[in-house]
Amino acid sequence: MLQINSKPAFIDQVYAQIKQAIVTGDLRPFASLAQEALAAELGVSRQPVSHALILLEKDGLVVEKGRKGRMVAPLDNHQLLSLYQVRAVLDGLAAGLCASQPALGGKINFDDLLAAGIAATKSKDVAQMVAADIAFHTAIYKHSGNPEIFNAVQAGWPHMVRAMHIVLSGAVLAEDIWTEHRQIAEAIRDGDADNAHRLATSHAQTSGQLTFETLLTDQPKSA
Amino acid sequence: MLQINSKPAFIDQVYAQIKQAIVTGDLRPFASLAQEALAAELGVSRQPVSHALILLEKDGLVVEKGRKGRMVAPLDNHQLLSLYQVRAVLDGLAAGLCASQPALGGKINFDDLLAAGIAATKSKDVAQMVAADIAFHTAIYKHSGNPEIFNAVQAGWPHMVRAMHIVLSGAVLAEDIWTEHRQIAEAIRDGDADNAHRLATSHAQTSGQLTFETLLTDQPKSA
DNA sequence: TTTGCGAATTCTGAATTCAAAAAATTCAAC
DNA sequence: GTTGAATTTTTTGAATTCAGAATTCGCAAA
Repeated sequence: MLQINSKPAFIDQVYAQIKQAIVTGDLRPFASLAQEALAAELGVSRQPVSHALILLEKDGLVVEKGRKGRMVAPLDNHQLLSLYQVRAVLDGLAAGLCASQPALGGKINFDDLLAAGIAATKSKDVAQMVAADIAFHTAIYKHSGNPEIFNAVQAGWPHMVRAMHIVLSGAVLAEDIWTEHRQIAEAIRDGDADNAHRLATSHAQTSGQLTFETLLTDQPKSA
Repeated sequence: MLQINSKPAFIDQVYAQIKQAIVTGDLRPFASLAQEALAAELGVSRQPVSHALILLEKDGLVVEKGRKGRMVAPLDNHQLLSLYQVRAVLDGLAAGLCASQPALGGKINFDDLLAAGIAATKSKDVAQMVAADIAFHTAIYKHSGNPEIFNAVQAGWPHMVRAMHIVLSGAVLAEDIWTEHRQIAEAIRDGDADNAHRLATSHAQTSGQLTFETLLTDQPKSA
């Protein structure tokens, strides 16, 4: 904790702010991202905004807008489906690793994570529900012993979180999610790598399917 | 082909140049990356260099250097091992998808890819060998029908390519690689998804192991 | 000779300025 | 009234300038 850095670093702050706004839906798809306007809004110059937008473009959250300027990337059902397919194999790998290495997987405090998830579901606070879901899955990635799993899923997460905000808003059967989470947690706790692998993979697949279908009905065409 | 863009875009050029230099080993690990020096070298101002370095930092190819400035990221054996473990599941997924969808996997011209690989191996030109390997695997990713697989591996590829340049330099049994590639290609051609999956996964695992061990002996400590 | 304080240099991030290109608006001609 | 061209406006990428912070160099003292 000996960190006297005191580095606010505008670029990072601006990046985080815009990313947050996009992911939560505050900035809607196709919303224009003029550098000057954003800079004024955030009280900085265009320079850090420009840097942040390039970073966000790399993330795929921001795309070129026609000939000039950029905009918030639209949500793409099929991209989400692909993303969840990728996540399925990575979640399976991570859960399997956690289960087969008790020294790692055993460190996860599933009781708290599950309790938080149930509480969030009951509260019907979307942001809280999303946060609990992220916390659960992140814990598994982080305790898999393979840091690159986290990096690999991290690239796609914001897109999925974006979708979650929408899916979970539309009164869905969110309880089922935490039933599946509990089963995964138990498999890891029991050191049952095969089951942990299968359940985690399956969970991602069904989540992807659910997301795809919900978005399909919620947003018939574009938005 | 109707693209009158004519947009060189300094940022992209600078980014590509530096990335290339790092990946091929022209810029060695721990090499200092002073903005002014790079800008002078490339004949541009510090602005696009600064942008490019931030992008490269996101890629993990560039890291903060102590308190001030940045440097080329060191090669990390254990990171490589983790990366190949991640790649193994993604390669397995991609190969399986190619095999199970003849309309996609059938489009790959494996004859040319394999021939190029054999030729490159015989030529003993490292750059050519690396290029052939990239071309082979990229073809599978691209024809899997899931664009996010490519994106997910893409994040880690530069690190692995960096390692390849070193591993393939030290007169290795590079023929074996193309034997394995041929087997994967045949499984995909035969529409044998299970075998394609298993062979691709196995290939990545053995490649990772080989890389890990070669680097371990080649570079005892740091560099 | 080594250690410690301080000035000078260096280097980065941020702000500002500059130039080019695209979009929008206006005005004229049909 | 509509279409088309030209000018104005907007906006971005790149260059330059500015300010703050860290490292280095130098000098003096122990």
